[in-house]
Amino acid sequence: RPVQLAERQNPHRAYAIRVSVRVRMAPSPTGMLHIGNVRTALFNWLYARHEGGEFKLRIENTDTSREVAEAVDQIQESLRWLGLDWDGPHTFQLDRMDDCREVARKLVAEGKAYEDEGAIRFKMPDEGTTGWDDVVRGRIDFPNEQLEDVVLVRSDGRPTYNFASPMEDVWDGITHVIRGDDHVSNTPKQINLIRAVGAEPPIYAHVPSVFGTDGKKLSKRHGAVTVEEFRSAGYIAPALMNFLALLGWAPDGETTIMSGDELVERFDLSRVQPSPAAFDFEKLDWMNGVYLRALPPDEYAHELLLYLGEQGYDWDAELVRKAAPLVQEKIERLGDFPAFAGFLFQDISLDGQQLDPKVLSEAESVLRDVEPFTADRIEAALRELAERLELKPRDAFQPIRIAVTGSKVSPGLFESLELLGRERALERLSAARS
RNA sequence: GCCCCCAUCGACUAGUGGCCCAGGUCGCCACCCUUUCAAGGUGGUAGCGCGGGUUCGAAUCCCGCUGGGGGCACCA
Repeated sequence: RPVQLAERQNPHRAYAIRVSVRVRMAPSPTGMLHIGNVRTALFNWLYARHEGGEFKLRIENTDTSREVAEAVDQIQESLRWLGLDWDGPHTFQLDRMDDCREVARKLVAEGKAYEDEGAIRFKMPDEGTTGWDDVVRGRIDFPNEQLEDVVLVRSDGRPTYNFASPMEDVWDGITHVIRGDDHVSNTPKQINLIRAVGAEPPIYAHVPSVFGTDGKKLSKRHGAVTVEEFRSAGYIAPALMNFLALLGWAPDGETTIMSGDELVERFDLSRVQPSPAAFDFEKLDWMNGVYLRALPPDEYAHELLLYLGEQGYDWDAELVRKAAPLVQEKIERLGDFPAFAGFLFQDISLDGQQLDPKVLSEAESVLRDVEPFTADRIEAALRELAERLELKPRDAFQPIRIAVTGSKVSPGLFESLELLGRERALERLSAARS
């Protein structure tokens, strides 16, 4: 075997091969993935991929009463969309309940645990300290007297999270537990449990939580919080991944835009910030715009079409494709497309806006004769019109824009007119005068 | 209340004793470009929470304070 060969040749090299990294993400199936948990999952994934290790998905469904039917599928769908692929099949904590109970019985037999009103409790040491070197926080020590005897198995026979989770980490050969910092105070208990079964605790890395810009834990009132919400708002996966990676981590002081490959290449767990990070929606918007603009035009159109389909729009695909280049430079989220370019696909409303009728009627007669009805010809004709009326371009074009698009803000006027077509353009100009 | 942790511009961060009267990015402001809005270009705004030490020298090390967070379940 290669490992044995390497071992003989170079003991250090063999060591490096043997301790290949294995991490896990362990969500409970209680609903959609919260963006904070996704960020934790991303750090796990980046670390695993950077180290050439494995990233496992374990569903912690011990508490069946809180389980949401769709959640397991939704979690996987969210991870897949973001590009966080896991290794091997996902596992369920519930499948190991018998193993847990057996360990509990053994611990009782060894005098390391005891029965208490039908439940089984683990006997924590009551002197000294339990500590570990946290990859992101450094040394943490807890006085053992603070550690209560945790319940291993409830009186109804169901193992608890604080028992099942560390046991599974041992059984799965998890080398690094990268999780939210709300687990910091569980860690000494889990370390003692793991040692009690004769295993070596993994390396721990507790990543800070994600706040809203107001310094409070990120929640609904800040805006989107689940991956699905970000997706349906029109953020694209690479942008969200890039943004999330930079939430509590930075490779240096300069770099901001990084592809998935680059993130994997540069990710360093020990550089993760120990303090909480605020989620800046405006920066995400900017970054999403950067990614959207960088897409090749055909890919952009493809993404847009895909997005509109998911959102239930049945707009003409050919027209969407033609409209795509007009908006690519202008919108930051695909979700802005319907409001920005919807005038091409549906009727507009002018809400009784008063527009200069002279400009409109002149434009109408000019556009009637433009041949062919293309952006450059339209532009030439309208510029000539503006000059003839002695109007500044913006003063001449703005009423036309509003009449035709229903908005003061739109894609380029001439291209918009071309896509709209002569007939509909004339209709709208005429309608705006009455 | 008890235990654990955290602290650089409004936000994300770089910075690990001299390269920092603190750098990058978002935001914000101004100007340029311009058919609107964006994009792009140029410039600008703004920060080491406070108080003590240590040191020739501290954003960087130590102590205290203040502020913030997490945990203290037969939830995960």
